[in-house]
Amino acid sequence: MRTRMSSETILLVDGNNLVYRSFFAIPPLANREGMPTNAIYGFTNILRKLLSEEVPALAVVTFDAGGRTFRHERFESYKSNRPPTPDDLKQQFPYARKLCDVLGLSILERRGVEADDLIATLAERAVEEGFRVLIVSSDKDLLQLVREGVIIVHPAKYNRLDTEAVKEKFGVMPKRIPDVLALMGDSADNVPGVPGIGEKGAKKLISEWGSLEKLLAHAAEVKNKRQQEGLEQHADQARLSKELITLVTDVDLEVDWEGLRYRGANREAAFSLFEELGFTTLLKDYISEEPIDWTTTLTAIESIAALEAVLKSARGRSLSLWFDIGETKHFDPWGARLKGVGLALSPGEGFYVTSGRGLGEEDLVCRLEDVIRDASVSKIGHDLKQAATFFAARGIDVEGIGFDTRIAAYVLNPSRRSQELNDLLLEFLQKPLTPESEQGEAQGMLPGMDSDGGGEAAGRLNAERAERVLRLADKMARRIAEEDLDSLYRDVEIPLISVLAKMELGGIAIHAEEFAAMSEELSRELGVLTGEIYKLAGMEFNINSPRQLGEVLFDKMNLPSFKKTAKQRVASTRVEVLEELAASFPFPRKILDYRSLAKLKGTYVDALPSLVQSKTGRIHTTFNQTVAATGRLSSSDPNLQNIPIRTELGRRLRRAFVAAPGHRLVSADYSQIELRVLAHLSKDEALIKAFQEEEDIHDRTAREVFGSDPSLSENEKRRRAKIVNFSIIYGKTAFTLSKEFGVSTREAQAFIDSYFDRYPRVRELLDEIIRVARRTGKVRTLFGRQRYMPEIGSRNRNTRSAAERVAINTPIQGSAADLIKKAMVDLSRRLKEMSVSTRLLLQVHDELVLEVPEDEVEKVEAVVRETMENVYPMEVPLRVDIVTGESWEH
DNA sequence: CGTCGGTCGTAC
DNA sequence: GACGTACGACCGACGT
Repeated sequence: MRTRMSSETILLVDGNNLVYRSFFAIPPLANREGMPTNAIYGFTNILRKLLSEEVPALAVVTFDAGGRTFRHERFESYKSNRPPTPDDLKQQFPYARKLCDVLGLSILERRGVEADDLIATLAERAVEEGFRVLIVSSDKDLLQLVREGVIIVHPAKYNRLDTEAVKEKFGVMPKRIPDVLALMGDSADNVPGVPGIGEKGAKKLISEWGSLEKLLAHAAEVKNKRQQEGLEQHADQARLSKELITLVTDVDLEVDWEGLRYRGANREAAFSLFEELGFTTLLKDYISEEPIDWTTTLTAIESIAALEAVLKSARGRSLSLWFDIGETKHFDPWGARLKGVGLALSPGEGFYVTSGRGLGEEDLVCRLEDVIRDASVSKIGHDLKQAATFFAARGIDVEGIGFDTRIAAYVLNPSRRSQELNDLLLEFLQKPLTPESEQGEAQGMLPGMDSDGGGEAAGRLNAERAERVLRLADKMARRIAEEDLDSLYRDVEIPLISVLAKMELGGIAIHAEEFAAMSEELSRELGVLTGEIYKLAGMEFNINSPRQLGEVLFDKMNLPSFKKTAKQRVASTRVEVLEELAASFPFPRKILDYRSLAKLKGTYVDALPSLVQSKTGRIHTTFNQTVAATGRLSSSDPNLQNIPIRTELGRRLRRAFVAAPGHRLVSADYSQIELRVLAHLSKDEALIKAFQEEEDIHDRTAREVFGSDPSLSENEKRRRAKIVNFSIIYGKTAFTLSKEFGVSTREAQAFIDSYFDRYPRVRELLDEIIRVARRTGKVRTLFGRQRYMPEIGSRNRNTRSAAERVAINTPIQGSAADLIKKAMVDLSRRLKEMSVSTRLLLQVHDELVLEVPEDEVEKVEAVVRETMENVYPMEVPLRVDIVTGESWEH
């Protein structure tokens, strides 16, 4: 055996196997032209992973080149029961070869020789040459090649199988694998095997007897009668099977090892291939550009003069800021401490100020004030709303927000799990932050050497973060432009940041005494209910525990239970179930009453007063701008977007949200905004006409869908029409609709059909949305906001249907979100221009709540209506209902 | 004593 | 299996 200087790795990839596997493992995908790409996509991912993790010196991919092989000569029906290769897969093979080429792997294929035999031969020769051989395939047959220096990697499991692992898995040495498989047979290749012997039997027999030949010679001694008969009657078949399965290691090949060297990707070719295939997320890795110079100097600012100098040089420029506000839990703008600031004006240069030594925190805030207020300094940051509320709480309004990397990440992909800086750096720049442990070392410090090393490292980290945010913003800005998100980002989301910051800081007042009174009343009522429930149940238990409640209801009291799903130990006790039981028994009604009161008390009545800010005497929510996948805002700590309204108690709760003295709360609601969006997007004539004529849309649908039904009251028709209208928006099925109406699925389907008959363009719109989602992998809203739909092509029907409902709902819900967000930005500007003291307080998806001085009410109502109704030119008018009062009760 | 998934319920 | 988007209370299992 010749030996190489250092043992280099040669990667042998079973191309056919990987492409096939990917085709069936990955849901359908297509490029712009509609060509299927899923198999190539999977193949690409595996190859990229292998190349980056194994870094092979040589890399070869083998393919079947067609033609009859010696196996067909030996056995006429070899592979004859294989279903024909699907067309969608066939089309992808030429691209698999192109892919290998652009990624820098060599291709080996030979007509009349199977890819497996090519791998076997190459493996044999490579070992002789002294290479370490890494074979990639999920095909069991190839396991026979494993030996010293040859291991197999499974493309999906990514586990490495060496001799030991094969022995453990099959109970025999790798070279006996053909013997085992010969007994088992292989239905995929139509290799017959021996009837009566399966996987278990085959492994056992071969490990007992050592080989197929020895086993056949001693067939008579096999204990198991069925196996014995099988062996005796099908001995030839077994020998043939083994011959078919045994790989050929002496294919006549001229191997030019140097020609098989892994060449690395041809970046330009890879870029254009991936562009053609529509693998947009991979493109960034193949953009031909100068390598980025990451060297960055991080400079401590240790005097006020130095700070002033840096800030002064920021005038008229972009300034990246990282605020080190040491808070992890709920952010409190008043209580937060600014530990330090990182600053960057250009790539490669970061500065940091640490509050404390010499420069107090208040002093630092004070020095920053001018720049924060200066609209000519374009501020770049990661979560600037947090910074804006921090400064606003200190009387400093942020002007000139230029770029926010968190929001950019959200606009590019609103479903992304992490918006952490480091994850964005990895994704967009392929370069994470310097680990903290290394922060000090750049300055030649050793850990523990400098007594203030920790503070110093934190400061340096702040500077580095600011510098990286600057680079990241540049990259993300280009992506935003490429993906046509520029207007949404610059005209809506960025200006919205300071609008939301002011709303959060403003907060809303509550009537504390009323809350206290409600709490007491609820306590009393809950006490009574609890007693009654225990009495009826004949025992005490935790009513709040669905599990204990289920046991009491269905086991102890033996009330009829409906469904107990596989993993549920106790049947469901949700409202629908209890409602139904309440018709026949008194107990469930008590539980329902208890639940609604307990919920109201625990979630709202008791929770909210404790959240009043001592500094302002008001409740300050946080509006999350980067959470909801459709583009909506969300509200938390506390959530003021789910305050009850439907029940009498709920309304009472809203009455306890009050205007400040001398003010009114003005609530402006978009009327039917989602259905109007639906009309606009679909351009359905009947729907548009209904809105243009200011008709009640539910009445209209009632007439259209249920018009001729004499068995239904007008009220019931409207109620149902309302449900049908919403069903469309949510992609509800006939099944759920039928449940709600108490009719058959067939009847429910008839309503839906009838709806689509009356509003035909709506059906066309929904179909079009799904088509586009399949083709492009994403859906878009009115303002171009996008959401990726990775599951739209799933082979699992439930997964796919769910994705289709999401695809339908997102453009509708998301467009409504676009509209109200823009209205908030516009309104905020108008109010500022008017120099009024009115403040926006809340947004609840289709509603804006403002606090208005009494003498501004009339003027503000008009401006609010005007702004909201004219926020964007639509095919239908937008209408706003305004209610003004002392409280938030409509 | 925290974390986390499940269930339930509130809003639009 | 069957209605989209959120947030949060509570329970109970599990890990420290």
